[in-house]
Amino acid sequence: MKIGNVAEASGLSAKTIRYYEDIGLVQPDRGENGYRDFAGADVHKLRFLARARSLGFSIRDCRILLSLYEDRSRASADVKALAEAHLHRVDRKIAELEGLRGTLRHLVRQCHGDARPDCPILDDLAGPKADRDR
Amino acid sequence: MKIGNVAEASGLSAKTIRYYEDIGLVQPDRGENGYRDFAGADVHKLRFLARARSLGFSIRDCRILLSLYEDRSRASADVKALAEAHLHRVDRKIAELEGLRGTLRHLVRQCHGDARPDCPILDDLAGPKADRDR
DNA sequence: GTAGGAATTCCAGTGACTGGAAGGTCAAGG
DNA sequence: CCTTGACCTTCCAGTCACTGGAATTCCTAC
Repeated sequence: MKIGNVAEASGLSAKTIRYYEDIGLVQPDRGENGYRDFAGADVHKLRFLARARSLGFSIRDCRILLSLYEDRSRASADVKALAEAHLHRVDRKIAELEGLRGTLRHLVRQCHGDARPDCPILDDLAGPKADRDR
Repeated sequence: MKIGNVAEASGLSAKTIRYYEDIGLVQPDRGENGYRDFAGADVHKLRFLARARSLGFSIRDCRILLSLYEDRSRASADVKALAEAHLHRVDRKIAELEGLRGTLRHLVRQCHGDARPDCPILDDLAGPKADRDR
């Protein structure tokens, strides 16, 4: 199977698949013409990677997930621990962004947004101006 | 004012401040010894940048915000538009992460997480396995 | 004179791709 | 046989916003 078909089948771009080969995630054969020749197992692996990446797992995590996937004797607890750690990262990121959002919303609401030059958003960014207004 | 003090005053690292000079965000003078010599306005600018960055604005946006800040005749609408665009990006990012979180939570909950090898998380990542179980 | 702390420059690496150039391969159509 | 166009190859550079580290110089204190 050539890279274009694999791309279509996996949802990854050909560029990305070549990159994944570069970093050792897949090892397709090569045909006589030098073209990559992907086996069914490679396609399966790439679909696995696409799904894991879409869930936000890092490449490093994906590597571990793949090795756990291929290890028939792994404990599901190992997988769960990885997923939970990732879930916590996502939780923290959401909390951080929600903090930002609150501040941004507040600032946007404060700003009248017309042609006048005074702007509470810039005033906030500039910080407390102790030497003004008095 | 030397870079170490500016770092302390602005909350940015010395490395970051040098980087900001590199990309043209500040232009401190130089003393006879070659050391950077920051004016009060520079420190103010760097504090502005630190705040804007902490709100998640990109460097590109920061550049625009700074120029708006320094343009006494700007319309607050321009600032507001920038902030709103950023707010929408944050909104979208949060929504995306919440989607991820939902899926991850579900998977983590499904997984018993013990010493046994079968794992719903890996099964999900592997996708529909049409050639099994029948 | 020597030790330390702080400053300088420059180079490389991060993560996970993405874009683009320059060139090789293959099947179909004229 | 030749061209066209779609596909494949490699390699280099760029993204974003820093961060780490090496090698060197400067200033101050003891």
